[in-house]
Amino acid sequence: MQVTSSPALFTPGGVVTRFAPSPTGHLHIGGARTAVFCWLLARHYGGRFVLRIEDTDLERSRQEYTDSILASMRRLKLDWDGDPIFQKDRFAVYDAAVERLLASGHAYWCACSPETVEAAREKARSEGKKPRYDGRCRNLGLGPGPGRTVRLAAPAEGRIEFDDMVKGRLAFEASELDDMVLRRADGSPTYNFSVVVDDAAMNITHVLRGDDHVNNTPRQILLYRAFGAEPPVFGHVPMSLGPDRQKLSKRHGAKSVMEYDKDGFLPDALVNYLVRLGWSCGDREIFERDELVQLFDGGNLNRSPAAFDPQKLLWVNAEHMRRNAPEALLPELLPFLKTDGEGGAQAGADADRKLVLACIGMLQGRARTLKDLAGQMRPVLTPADDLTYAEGALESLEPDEWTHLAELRERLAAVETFDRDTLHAVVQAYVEEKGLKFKAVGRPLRVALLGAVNGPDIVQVMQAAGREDTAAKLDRALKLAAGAGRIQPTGGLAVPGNHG
RNA sequence: GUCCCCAUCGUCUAGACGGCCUAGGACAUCGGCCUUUCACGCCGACAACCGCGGUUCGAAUCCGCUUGGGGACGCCA
Repeated sequence: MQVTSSPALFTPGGVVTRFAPSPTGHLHIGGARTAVFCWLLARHYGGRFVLRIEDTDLERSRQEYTDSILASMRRLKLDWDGDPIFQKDRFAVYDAAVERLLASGHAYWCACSPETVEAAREKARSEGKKPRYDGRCRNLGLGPGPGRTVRLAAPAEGRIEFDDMVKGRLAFEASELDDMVLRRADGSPTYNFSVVVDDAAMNITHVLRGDDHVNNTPRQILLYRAFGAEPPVFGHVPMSLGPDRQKLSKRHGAKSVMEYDKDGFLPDALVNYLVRLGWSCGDREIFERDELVQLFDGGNLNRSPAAFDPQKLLWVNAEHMRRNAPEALLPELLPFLKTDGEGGAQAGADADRKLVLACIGMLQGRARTLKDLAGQMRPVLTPADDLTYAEGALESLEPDEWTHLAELRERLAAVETFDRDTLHAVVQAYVEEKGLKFKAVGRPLRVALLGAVNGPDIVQVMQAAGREDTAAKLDRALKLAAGAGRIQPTGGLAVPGNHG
């Protein structure tokens, strides 16, 4: 079920969208998806994308979260136009707006305490009616005073209708709505009020937001009417659910964008995955960023909630990993090479650039995340003396395998050019000469060079590591084996560096 | 309770005009092939139109109801 966008709704170049998070937590995956949709819509139509921080709740808003949200947006490369707007800097604007509504008779002062209002609500609830404020102060002609709020004088009847970009035509009865508070007793503006004032002031043309805001929309439309302003186009994207099909939230294990960053996910992959949650383009799954901008026109948005699937995210990430050039992956990978393990520490140095790029090229198709890739690169980048072996790997090698290793060590040391073809020829010749299967030598070589029985093409590994490093790693393995008495120093085995 | 929304494989989804759908793709799962191990890749399998009525020559597609799920009912955002 979907609604195809009607081009008539859009004025090319005139589209202005916004993302308006409140800094009461990190940007999690659900919020990020909304941000992606808003950003894409603006970019597709060559319009503007505004970032507004809704920090009117002084109690819960924290600078740390604002910073984190901004960092997440940058990390996802969702660039916004102009400076971020902070609502707490705009209280004067909201005050002035309240005054206008008061003056035009669209709002009034209310002296009811939160307790009275709650009691009235409770009463309505118990009578099976919609809990709403009864408007008792509406015609009292009250003025400002301590503890007093300003409420909207909402119409008692009529229908409020609008065409939702994703849901189609929606209608609400005015009688369902009550006289909402616009200005709190402490003078701060309420959410619905500040949103409308700002969206109008910033000429927002398209409000794309979570489904949990549909019920706010008729209230906001009422406010636009009170101001005599034209409402924007609204679009409510379905909620994203956790794998457990519960609404995605912090306490339901919704991870933040920054956590995925730490886990080694590529920004483009995250954006790709997120946008496919509730949007589709035929059978396509993998999109580059610019393709998304080109393809996403606000249509084809799904109406039903979508569950987040970590496994598919992993797959999308793997796809992006392999599509990138090693040079493009390198800067993303650096932090993971640096923090993980001792051996990879100098990997970022210029001297190692070629080696690192070769490793990326060799391994990028095998890794699902940057973290994963860095882990797979580590044994290759680690000097022989620091190489660690997987539990039981050395011990698992048979005497014959050690023999092959010792022999191969000599033959490999003797090759003229240390390139893939030559190395392969040497190993292949040995295998045929002895009437072996390749795996008879592949396994011990992998253990010696990678510290594990599994890994990429071992000839490629040798070439990437280079002549010295390969020799050093073979020597070390042999030495350890001799030390543990797994190979007899006799039998004509030349084990360099072995002192018996 | 009241209001709003949603409903295709386990998951993300395709499915403009109802017939091309014995429902397609992708992730996951399970087989097999490839192979130098693992991974990749390739091939294949499993697997869905919530139910009931109606409209129609014909419905996953339109209408109604039921059921199930979600959301909202704050001087939070």
